[in-house]
Amino acid sequence: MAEIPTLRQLTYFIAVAETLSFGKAAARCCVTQPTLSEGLHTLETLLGAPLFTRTKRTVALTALGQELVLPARDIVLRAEDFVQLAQMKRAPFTGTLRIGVIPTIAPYLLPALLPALQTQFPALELQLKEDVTAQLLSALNQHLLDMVLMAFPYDTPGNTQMKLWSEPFMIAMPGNKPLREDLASLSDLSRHNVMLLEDGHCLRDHALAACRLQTGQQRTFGATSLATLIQMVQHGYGATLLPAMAVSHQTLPPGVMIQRFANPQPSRQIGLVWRHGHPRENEFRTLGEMIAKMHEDR
Amino acid sequence: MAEIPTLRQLTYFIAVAETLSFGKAAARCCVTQPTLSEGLHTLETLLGAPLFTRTKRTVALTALGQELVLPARDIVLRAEDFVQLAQMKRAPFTGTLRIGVIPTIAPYLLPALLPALQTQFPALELQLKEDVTAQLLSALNQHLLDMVLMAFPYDTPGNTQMKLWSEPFMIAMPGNKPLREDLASLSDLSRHNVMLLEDGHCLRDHALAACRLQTGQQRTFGATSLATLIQMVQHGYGATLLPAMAVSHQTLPPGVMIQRFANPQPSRQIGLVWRHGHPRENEFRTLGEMIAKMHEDR
DNA sequence: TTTATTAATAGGAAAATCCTATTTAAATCA
DNA sequence: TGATTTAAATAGGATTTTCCTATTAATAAA
Repeated sequence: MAEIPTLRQLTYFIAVAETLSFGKAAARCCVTQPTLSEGLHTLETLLGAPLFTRTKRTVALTALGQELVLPARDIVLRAEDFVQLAQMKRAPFTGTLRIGVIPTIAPYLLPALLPALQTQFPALELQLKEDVTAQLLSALNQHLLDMVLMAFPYDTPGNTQMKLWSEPFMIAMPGNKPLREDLASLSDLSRHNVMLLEDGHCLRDHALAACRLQTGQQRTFGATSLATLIQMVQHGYGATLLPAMAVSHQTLPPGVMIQRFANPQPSRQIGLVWRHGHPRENEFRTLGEMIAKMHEDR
Repeated sequence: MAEIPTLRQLTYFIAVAETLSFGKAAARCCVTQPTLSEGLHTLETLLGAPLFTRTKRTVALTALGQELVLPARDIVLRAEDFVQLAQMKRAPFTGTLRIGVIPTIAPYLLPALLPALQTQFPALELQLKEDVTAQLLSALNQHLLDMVLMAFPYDTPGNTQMKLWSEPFMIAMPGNKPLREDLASLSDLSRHNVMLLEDGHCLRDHALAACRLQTGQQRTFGATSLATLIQMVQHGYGATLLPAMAVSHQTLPPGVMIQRFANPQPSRQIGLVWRHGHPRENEFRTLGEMIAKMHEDR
């Protein structure tokens, strides 16, 4: 039987590799610095070569350390997955599920979704995090989240996508009645001063792409939420593109008029993303089907 | 930070799952039975559910245990690989390499190969195991071997094949001169009583396939080595098919005559096999190239 | 030069791992 | 049926590992 390292040692190794500081790494691992120091030392002894070059002041990975970080992380993450897998097999839809949701979905979908999920799976504790897609995917790949509810198209290498439904964009413009009967074409947009969310929101990119707009063509205003954008439309600053969700779930204020696009309607897709081979993959698919069904029955 | 199991605990789990006995598993893990018993208990407590059903007399996996054996084994094997990977990166071609070789290759190739490897890589310790292909591949997939030197075609799911060279078969028959000048065709074989190795040797199957012989067409004699077969040819019992290796590296006794086949010559391939993603994959390829080169220069 | 920061070391406490000895329960055998 | 054998659980204690606090050593910054 071969001599193998401890998961603890590997955890220390990863923490130092990521923080490049024994002190910070120790704090992250919830141990003191000497403890971590010694743990790493025994690991290096086991491997027969140093993983770091210490110069009393700074820490850097050796070539060997560099090559071993990813394999080490892989092992530790699999061990964490193992517990989740057991939990899932033992009792599906129990325990904690950490879900990330983007800001242009969260306020419209969650109010209906959360109570429904609580009813269906009372033993499932949901931890929600709202942020822009890039941040959520980063957290997902660091195993800080289990699943992300987001909009597509979006490249998510190493992850599994589950598209749930397609959501058309609509124009919100100043006007006296809530819904304009005639249908807009993409070229109609040029007649408006189109305002969008600030950079980083995928809705901005999706709207630009779906409506084939140029980046410089509209003024951003650095709007941080759809609610703000709608306020600005109401006050006559211009028009904006809203996803169907925001139109149907929010009582639009007077002075804002909605116009649909003629087919083919520009749209984004709503869906889920999780890490390939996540132990709770089966649950995620079921949840996805539930969410899609709920949206269909809305 | 999530609570994760110990590699030790996972090792215990795997051992019991494979032996279905706490005692035997403890022996394999080099601990006493109570130690293993307690380790498993804490693992089951961590997971929140039993992995085994104990009936005081027999042990069986629960449904949960069944589902977790493979993931557990995967984690432990990766941890073992981690050490080998470090060893390899730190100092390639050092340490122990466990190689399996089939009996119809070993005696002809190893006498030249081993000294050459020792010269080239003095720090590399080779552990050799000679057995039939099925046994070697089984050991390979249990991580008891790192690499197998064998003959193809052979299906090796989950493993990487590296073909090195193609080796023609020749006929060995009773006769007064060592080499017959004219070339044989496959149909000439029917004029001989063809003897082959006993079942289990891939040479038997390869010769049958390459020469398009029927199974019942020849008498086996349960020969366990090529040397025995050659002896039988010498004593006039019939003919046999020999790989080129056996002809060139062994001084054939008087009374045995070799005849080559006309093109296309029936043949087998010699090559290496290792587990997909083995940490020392790079070394294996280099070794393979060395072996091929040595064979070419023979 | 002094101060602040960071990792290594020393020494001891706490926890875990592991052992021997024993108990318990079931299957086998007389 | 009762005795014996077999195999896992439990008890209690030794050993080892892990971890902590306190201190030292070394470097960079002030």
